This record gives sequence, structure tokens and C-alpha cells, in this order.
Amino acid sequence: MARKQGSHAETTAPKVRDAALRLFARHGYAAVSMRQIAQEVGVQAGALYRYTPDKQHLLFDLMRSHMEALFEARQAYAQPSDPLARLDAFTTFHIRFHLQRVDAVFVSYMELRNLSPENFAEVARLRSRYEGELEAILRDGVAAGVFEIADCKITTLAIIAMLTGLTTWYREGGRLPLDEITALYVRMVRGAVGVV
Amino acid sequence: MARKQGSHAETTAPKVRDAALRLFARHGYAAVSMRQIAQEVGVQAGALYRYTPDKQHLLFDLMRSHMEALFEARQAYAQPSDPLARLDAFTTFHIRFHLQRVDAVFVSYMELRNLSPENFAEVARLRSRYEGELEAILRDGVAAGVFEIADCKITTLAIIAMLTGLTTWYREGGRLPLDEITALYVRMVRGAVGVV
DNA sequence: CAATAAACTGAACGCTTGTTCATTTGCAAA
DNA sequence: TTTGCAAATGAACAAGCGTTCAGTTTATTG
Repeated sequence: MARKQGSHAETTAPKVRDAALRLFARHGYAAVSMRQIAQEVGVQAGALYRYTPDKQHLLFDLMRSHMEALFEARQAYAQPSDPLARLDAFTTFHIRFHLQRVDAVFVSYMELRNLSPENFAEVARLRSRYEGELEAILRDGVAAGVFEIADCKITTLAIIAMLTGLTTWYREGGRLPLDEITALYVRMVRGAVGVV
Repeated sequence: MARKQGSHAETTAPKVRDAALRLFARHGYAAVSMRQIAQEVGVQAGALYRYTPDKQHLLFDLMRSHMEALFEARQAYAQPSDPLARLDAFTTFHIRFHLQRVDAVFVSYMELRNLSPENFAEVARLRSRYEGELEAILRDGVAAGVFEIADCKITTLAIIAMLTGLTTWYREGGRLPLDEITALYVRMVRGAVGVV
């Protein structure tokens, strides 16, 4: 019989992903070598190839599972029915989720150009599906007469850019607690969609 | 006497900068080699070192002159006195300037981590000076009772993130003309600062 | 204990990297 | 036409790159 499957592999695999994510976020995909990742894991470079077919796929896996985690977390979130409550919930969710995974957010936004065309298309598809969720909320709000929005598509992109920008400057233990910051953003998002 | 200064250098120098900017934006600083830049310019790699002490400085120069161009362009812009008009003018200016230099914006936001600490500090200083201009507008508006803002610092960052995000998706000849897009953003920014 | 297979090593592969520098090119002034 | 120098070449440097693979280690199974 085979050895209990992956007694070490199950330890090493996430280590590889963690190290790669942290290093890619810090220095950029192209600037990080497989040897650096290996050193962080405590292993020789060749051993990494038991966990990824190549460097490019390692990057893609990180991005894809970031998006998958995003949808999974979102599904676990309460979905109110009235548009304004849903918008607020989206804002809160987006901020909380993204702040918990700054490295993954950074890598997912910065390293798109290092993906092969097919891998890029896959990530782009997932991202626009997520954007679609916000857009649907906006459309519902407009239909219900609660939002005043001239163009839902553009408003969606503007809101997401505004919210995600938070990840570039937020530091734990900063001037304001996260709850207050979130409340500020909820209010700004409301303002941007014309809620008075 | 010396030859007319830089008869060729004056041609080559901007070519080097243009090529570097385009390639850095497209593939990332670390992924671009000096030989690639040289080929784009039509020169051997060694010749680049007449125009930059090293690769890192080439990146820094691009970022610094992007920021300098930003301040120069802003100074040439009309500065109304009432806060709301100034806010609208800032929005319009920011969009127009940044859309004309997508590559420089991209590089300036993506490649900060590839700067040496001193060079990073310099770019950060210039950036926060620019943010300060918007923040001043917001504070004036609050003082004048036209804006309803809970925290001017955070609102500043949120607005700039929202506006700059435009550069990642805008394409000339897209669904909407730039004037309409700008008008949409002017309205959203107004909403975010609580103008009714 | 012996057998087995997963996990990992360590060296090697061909290639590219940023940077340097002695040398050549080519134009403009004298 | 000669001279002088900026501009550019092209070869070289040591170092590092992603990836492969035969071989060694190691822990668990029968």
C-alpha cells in the first residue's frame, strides 16, 4: 500500500502557496524566483514542482482560489431583499473580505498581465461575475426608485475601485477603527448612487 | 569645440524613456530587460547607460517626471474660488490628465515596490502633496457648509481611488464619450461628499 | 523487519540578466 | 582635411533564471 497520502505534502502544499503569495505581493511575480519561494518553504527549488506544473500556474492558482474564496464567502453572507440594505451589505462585505486578504488582492490586481491568455480570461470572467452582483443591486435599486444612477455599469466599476483602494492604505491599529471606516464608506457609496 | 550638444542624444534620450515606459506598463518593471528596451530604441543594451545610471533610476525618473507633469498641468488649470466648482474642476482635471497618460499612471501605481527606499519616499511625498490639494478643497467645502464629510482624509483617498480606477477600463471609442463619463464621475464625487 | 512509494535533494541544462569597457563610428568645428 | 569627442558597438562578466531528473531519504504499511 502507499504511504498515507501526502503526510508531508499536505503540510508543504499550503506552505508553498503562502510563501508564493506573500513574495509575489511584496516583490512582484517576475521579481520572485522559484528558489526564493523554496527557501521560504524550507525546501529545494526542484521540490516545488511536485506542487505546481510551473511558476505561471502557481500564480494562476493563487488568483483563482482567491476568486473562489470570494464567492464562497459572499454566499455565506446574509442577502437582504431591499436594495439599499443589499448595497450596504455589499459594501461591508467587500471591505471586510478584501482587508483580510490584502496580499491576494494585490496580486490579483497587479499580476494579471503575467497570466497566459486563457488563464487571464478565466480570472476576468470570475471578476466580472462578481461585478455583476453589485450591478444587479444597483439596477434593482434604480427600478425600485431608491437609487439615482445615470449608468449602472460605470457606477459599479467606480464603487469597486473606491472600495478596493482601501486595501492600499489601511493598516491595523491606524487612526480609525475598521467599523468607523466601514461606516464612512457605506455613506460615500450611498452618496455615489444618489441616496439622500 | 565640442559637437553641437547631443545631436543624437536629444533624439535617443526621449526614445529610451518612451520605450521603457511602454514596456514597463505592458510587462512590468522586473519582467522587462535592458536588452528589450534597447531593441525598441534601436540600439545596443550598453548604449542605454549613457542615459541612465541603472535600470532602477530609469524607473524612478519616469515616476518623478510623471508627478512633475501632474503638478505642472494642474497649475495651468483654472482654480475657481467656490469649493463645489473647485471639486468639479479637480474631478475633471484628474480624469483628463490621467487618461492621457495611462502607461505612466499604471507604472507609478504598480512599480512602487521596485523603488529604492529613498526613491520611494520621494514619489510618496509628491503623491501625498497631490492628495493634499483635494483634501484642502474638501475641508474648505466643509467649512463653507456645502459638503457633508465625516472624515476628509479618508474621503480624499476614496475619491482618488475611484477616479484613478477609470484608467484601468477606459478605452477610446467605447460605449460612452469621455465627456459623458466625466459628467457621471462629477456627479458621483458630489454624492460622495454629500452634495445634494 | 522488509518493502514500498512519496517527498525531497542536489547537480546540471541552456539561457537570460544588469552592467562594464575597450573600441569603432560619424559628425562638426577648426 | 584634420582633429576631437559624443554616441554607439559588441563582446565579455559573474550571477541568476526556470526546469528536469537520477538518486537519496524517510515514514508507513503489510
